[in-house]
Amino acid sequence: MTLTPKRKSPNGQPCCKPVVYPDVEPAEAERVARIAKALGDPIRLTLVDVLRKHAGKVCVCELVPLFDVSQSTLSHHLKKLRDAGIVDSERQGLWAYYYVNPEELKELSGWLN
Amino acid sequence: MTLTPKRKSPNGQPCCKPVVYPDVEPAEAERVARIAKALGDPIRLTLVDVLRKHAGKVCVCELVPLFDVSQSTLSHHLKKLRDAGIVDSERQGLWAYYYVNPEELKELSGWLN
DNA sequence: CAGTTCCATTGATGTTTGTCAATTGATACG
DNA sequence: CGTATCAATTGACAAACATCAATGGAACTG
Repeated sequence: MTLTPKRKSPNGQPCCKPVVYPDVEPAEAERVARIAKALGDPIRLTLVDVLRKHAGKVCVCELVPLFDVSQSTLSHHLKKLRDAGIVDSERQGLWAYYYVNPEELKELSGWLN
Repeated sequence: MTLTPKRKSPNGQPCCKPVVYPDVEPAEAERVARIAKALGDPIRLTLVDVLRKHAGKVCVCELVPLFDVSQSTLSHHLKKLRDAGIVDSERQGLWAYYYVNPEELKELSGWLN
């Protein structure tokens, strides 16, 4: 998408050179912002960090004591990460195991680079 | 920082192998989450995208018409990006020019990679 | 000086968020 | 069965957020 700026100026002088802005696709902006937003909380960011560095799936009962919040709050954060597609989970009997889905993080780092 | 998980289990069986989690530093998590949060809105993400791709400083009067929100709303978003350290601004007479501070984005991409 | 332009700030409003305590649903154990 | 455990959900609440219209302040213009 390209957007041509509408310049205004008090005396007719342009405030900058006329430019066509190579804008990010709105749909991509939406996707990347959604991922960034999900990472925009220290607890969720740390969760993703732990899951990323731990190759494999991690039980929720291991994650809860790492933080100073209630179990329901942590479950809420995990849901946000799931909704954003950043993590996935798997039920095994009584336990739930979480792991990172690298694709979504790639979308963010792809935009950054 | 390293945190040792406290495992619980109904029958004494561990739900996973005992692991020491190499956790991100809380202060770093806070910083990175702050940056991600500031990018977690489509308008702000697009703003940063425009500023990044346009090498140089861009006048606010060029940015406002790119979006479907009021001038005061855009000013509010620019302030959030400034507060997060992602962009800086410069006043020149009547106009204000914004540009990206690459350091903060590096903090995020550094964590991602 | 009076009017105009740009941009930041203020105040108001409805929405979203982070948090907890309590509950529920599912599974396992004795 | 009945009880215990894990994790998700619900309901409640204060704080933060996105938005706009209106105002303010600074700097040009004539």
